Amino acid sequence: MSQTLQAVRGMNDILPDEAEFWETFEEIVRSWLKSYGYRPIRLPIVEPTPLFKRAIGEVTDIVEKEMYSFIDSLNGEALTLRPEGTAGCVRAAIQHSLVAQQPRRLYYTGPMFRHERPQKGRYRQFHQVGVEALGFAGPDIDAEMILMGARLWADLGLDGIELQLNSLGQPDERAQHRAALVSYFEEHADILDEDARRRLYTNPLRILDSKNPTLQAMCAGAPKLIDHLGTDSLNHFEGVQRVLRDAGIPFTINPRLVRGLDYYNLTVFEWVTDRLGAQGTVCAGGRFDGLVGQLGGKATPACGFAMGVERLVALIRESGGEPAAPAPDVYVVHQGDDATRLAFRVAEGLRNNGIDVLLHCGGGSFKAQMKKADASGATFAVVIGDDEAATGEAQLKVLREEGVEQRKLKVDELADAIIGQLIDSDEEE
RNA sequence: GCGGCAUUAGCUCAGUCGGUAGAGCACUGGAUUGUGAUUCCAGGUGUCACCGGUUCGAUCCCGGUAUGUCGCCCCA
Repeated sequence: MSQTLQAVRGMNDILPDEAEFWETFEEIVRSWLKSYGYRPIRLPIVEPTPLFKRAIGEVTDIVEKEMYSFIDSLNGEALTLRPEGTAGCVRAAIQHSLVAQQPRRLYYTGPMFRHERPQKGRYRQFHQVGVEALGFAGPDIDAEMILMGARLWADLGLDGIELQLNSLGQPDERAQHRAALVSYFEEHADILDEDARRRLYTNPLRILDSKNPTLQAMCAGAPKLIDHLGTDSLNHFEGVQRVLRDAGIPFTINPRLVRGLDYYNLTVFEWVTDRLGAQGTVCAGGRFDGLVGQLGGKATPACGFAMGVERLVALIRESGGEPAAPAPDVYVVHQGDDATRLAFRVAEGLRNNGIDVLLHCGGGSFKAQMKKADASGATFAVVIGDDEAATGEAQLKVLREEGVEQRKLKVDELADAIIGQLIDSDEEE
């Protein structure tokens, strides 16, 4: 295998079996979104680099080392393959004044790009379904988004996906807590390990996740963010939880849940499974009230979440979901010039009646063609040879039942006969 | 980006204590003239991931690269 002919590392071809599985997934997702009043928006895959730097945060891993950024050699613009969807969605909302008159519920799907080391459930080109509600201030929209998740897992036949919830408060509250946390860790600098020292000023919250037992004991006494939340933040958080309790959605409050992107505030949540190894988050999101203003729009509250398509599809597979291989209704077998001409007419005529037809192409003996007909999974074979072509007839053969004689029919009668039998067999099931 | 493990026919894998390789499935053709599935027969299955080193000789040993995978980091 020539190395120059390989897909870029971490960017996958989705082959037909897999792609069909994705399409059924996407159909379920679209009808689910529609049932909550979300409308599609299609956004560019490439955006100006500064958009992501401003939205995601200069010091995040994504911006510092994971973005596919380049200079457009034709005009010198700094461009980036989108590493996430929210920034572009907000940019579009501002550019087109989408929230000037009214709030909006929007969704988008498509590829995102992050230069990380590939692993199961983590790819350099991966796909998300992103859902954003712009212009809603209260905890009701947060709660509705979480309820949406629960419904989708049910629609997809998934269970065992657990909800984790936290509140990040407002930026000033978060900053206070962070300062308290850093000074707490500085007091215990003697027991910090190398990893913790590195994170102390870059990502002190992550020290709380340390697997080092001596650190864990120390972390138990660390300042808690929830103690730095003001009344408004606490009320908002409680408002979300009340709806979840009313709806009977179990959740765990995880004080260590911080999202990787700077723009989040107040409610953040993740849906997590333990069946996918290290990449267990299948859906995550939260509130980002500051982002629209930060990107130059009029201050607009907002909330959103994103799902990882690869991860969800893998989880459905893991749960035993298998795609039903789609089969045509009819496979048309033909041999001889006149027969081929009639076969085209027959195939198109059947399709006019809504029947799925695979017309044999590529010649070969009747035997070889019948093998293909069988392998296609078709319910019927329609066989046309010179004899049939001469009389305007075709043989209709039932492929998947024993003891049914094939019948010779006028080509005009084929569609009715096939539809009639398809309906009969549907009723038997 | 760091560490462990892996890479043999289209697919799933076996194997050679270093002498250039097999199985099953799949595929193709045949078992009387124009008919599939089961059965029988026949047949290609391959730079043993790539590049280099050691050796008379490497698919096997060593090094590097690529890709995958598991974990870390991080995240959907």
